[in-house]
This record gives sequence, structure tokens and C-alpha cells, in this order.
Amino acid sequence: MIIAFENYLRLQTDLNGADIRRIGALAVPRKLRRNEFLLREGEVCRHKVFIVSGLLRTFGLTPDGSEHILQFSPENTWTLDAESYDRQIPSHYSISAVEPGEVLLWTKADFDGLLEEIPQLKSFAGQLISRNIYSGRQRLLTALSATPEKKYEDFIKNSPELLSRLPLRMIAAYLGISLKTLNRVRQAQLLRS
Amino acid sequence: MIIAFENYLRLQTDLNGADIRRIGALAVPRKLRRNEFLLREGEVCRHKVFIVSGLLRTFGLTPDGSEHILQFSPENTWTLDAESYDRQIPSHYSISAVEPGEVLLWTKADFDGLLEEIPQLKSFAGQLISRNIYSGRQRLLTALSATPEKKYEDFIKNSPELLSRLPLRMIAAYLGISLKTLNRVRQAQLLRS
DNA sequence: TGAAATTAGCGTCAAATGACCTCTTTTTGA
DNA sequence: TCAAAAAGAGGTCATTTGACGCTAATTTCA
Repeated sequence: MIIAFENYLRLQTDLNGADIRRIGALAVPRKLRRNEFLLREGEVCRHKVFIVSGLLRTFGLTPDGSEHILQFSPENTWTLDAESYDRQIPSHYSISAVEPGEVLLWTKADFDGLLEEIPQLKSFAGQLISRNIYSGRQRLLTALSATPEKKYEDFIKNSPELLSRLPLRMIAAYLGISLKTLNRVRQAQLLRS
Repeated sequence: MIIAFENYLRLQTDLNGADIRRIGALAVPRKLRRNEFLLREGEVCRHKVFIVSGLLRTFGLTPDGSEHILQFSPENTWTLDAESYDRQIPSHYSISAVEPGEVLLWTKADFDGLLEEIPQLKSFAGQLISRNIYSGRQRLLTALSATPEKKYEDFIKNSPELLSRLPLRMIAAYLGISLKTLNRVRQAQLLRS
């Protein structure tokens, strides 16, 4: 499990073997069952999380109890609630497993130490954060401007591999449309093809 | 004009006087007229921008030509298109002045130099970026989940000072609702009070 | 394996929304 | 200062959307 993570670092960064092992050595593995929570709204996000296998979702609840999904995190990606983690304050969002899977956890103290000791890790983390910002912007623009049709098309274009792994109601919760509307969009696409 | 910026840094950071003057020395002032563009979609964002006075907006265009506003930037805030600036690639968004105003510009080369030389500036910049991420998250959740009523209430709660400075059509373009719907929401609020 | 839970899909209906239009008032900039 | 442009407000109407209820198929997990 940690091997998989070390391979990821080898492929995605130019970190040397010693540093990679140092990072892996501080990771704590954890298995997740379907629907198990990694973080609940109101708790403090105490770990940085790398997903080795499985699929997580980050979502917020509205007062009426409905879920809205901010992010899906499949294998070989990272997740956390940034504000809660950075400032160690209660989180506004929850993170739970859509599929069973395995993750690696680092405490903030440990990871901050690694960032200080390994400049290349810091630069890599910065790149990940940047990419997140860019895609978040695009996502906001789509949420503001696109029709349900367009939102669904964008989703398929950006995340084709997730389509078959997610129940439609979660895709609807991610796009900010009702399941009914999503079904209508899909129906219309079938007719057109 | 640069004095105002230096005061801002004095208030918001613990940078010392020498560093503050060093940062100010590399700034290039520019005046903006109403509706003047600072960045056009397709251009590369070559500067970091601090707004001394006035009000800017960052927006994206949809294929049908309608504008959707990602961000308002009033005095004493910063703006740029992060992806275009970081990677020096054509921007997906435009930035223009809602009100006439004054801004300070730093080229990426100059600002990168300052970040290297002044660790406290780097840490301050990091804080600003973080805050931007947090509020972007919240904004996305609102865009996905809230009714037009709630979106407008959130806007008033988060940015009361902008309400009187913006034409309603821009508020509508920021909230992702039509001007008609915004008017209906406002009408309903008048009746309720 | 088999019962229970979840999911996909559809019909109906009421409500919300946006497109298009007009009219008046306010603001802008030459 | 004054003509032109922009903004605010509202009316009508067609369309889109979501809420609710139902059934059948699929998946989950004890």
C-alpha cells in the first residue's frame, strides 16, 4: 500500500529515493468501508490524506439536509478540508467513501515537518494546490453559467472514468441539479444519438 | 498612491519599513477609466495587481456572449488570473474596471524576486491565497445549493459595501441568476419588511 | 444466498425561472 | 450642460425545473 504511494511520487515528482522513503515512513495506512466517514462536518481535519484506492467525496450539507458535492477524490489524488486543516478549526464539510478503499494519513505536524525538510515536496504541494485553484475557478464559472446539459457534458469530458463508478444521484449533487433533471438530460442524449 | 499601498502593508503585515519600501519601489501605477480592461480573455496576465481605489471585476464569457462574474476586487485587495499569471499562458477570463480607479502593477519577474528576497512577503501572499481558496469553496457550495433568495442574502451579508456600488445586472451575473429573478427577490424582500 | 436497501427511470403537476418587451428615471461623458 | 447610454422596474408568456409518488431492477452485506 505504501509501495503504491511511493511509486506515485516517483512518477509525479523528481524527489529522490531517500526523501520518498522518508515521506512514506510517516504515513499511517487506513482502510475505508463504503460510506465510512473520514471527516465529519464540525470535526477538525487533522490529517493530509492520499487515496491509494477507492473513491471519496467531499460534500456540504444545506439546512434542509440535502448534500452537495464539492469534489470527488479517486485513487492517486489527495484530499482534506483546507481551511480546517490549515487553521485547525471545525470543518464546514464532510468527507466520506463512495467506494471502499485504502488511504494514507499524515498528521499536520508530521507533514509540516516534511515540507520544511524537503523543498521539492513543498514545490510539488504548491503545484497541486495551484491546479486545484484553477479547476475550482472553472468549476465555479460552469456552475454559474451553464445549463444542466452543458454541466453534464463538462462532467463527462473532465471525468469520464468516474461516470460508471458513481450513482447518478451523486453526479446530480455534484452538478447542482436534481436527479430528475439529470435523467432528462441523459434521456435527451440517448435520443440524439 | 504608493503611500496608500505602503500603509496597507504596514497595517496588514509585520514587514519592516525597508522591505515595504523595496516592494513599493517596483510598483508601476496605472489609472483605469470606467469599463477599461486590465486583462482581456486570450491575453497573458503579466502583472500582479493591487487595487488602490476603484472596483474591478473578473469575468468569463459564455459562447452565447453573456458575462459571468467570478470576483469583485475593491480597493485594498489584489487581483489577477492565477493560471495565466503563474504559467504565462493565455487567460480564460477578463478583468475590467467597474468604477474608475488606480492600481499598482508588478511584473511577474519583479514580484517573484521580491518573494524570494522577503520571506515574510511570501508568507503573507500565502495567507491571501489560502483565504481565496476558502471563500471560493464556500462560493461554489452556495452556487450549487442555494436558491436565488439565499444567494442574494449571502451576497449582502458578505459584501454589504458593494451593494450600492454595483449595477444590479452585475450582481445578477455574479450570483448566476437573471436580472429578472434578482428583481423579484428584491421585490419580495421589500414586501416582507 | 436472500432479504433489505439502493438506484434508475418515469408520469404528473405546480412553481420558478428566463426571454422579450416597454417605459421611466438616473447616470455618464463629451 | 445636455444628448445618449445605462439602469431600474415591471408585464406577459413559454419553458424549465423540481417535488412527489410509484415501480422495477440492481446492488449490498449480513
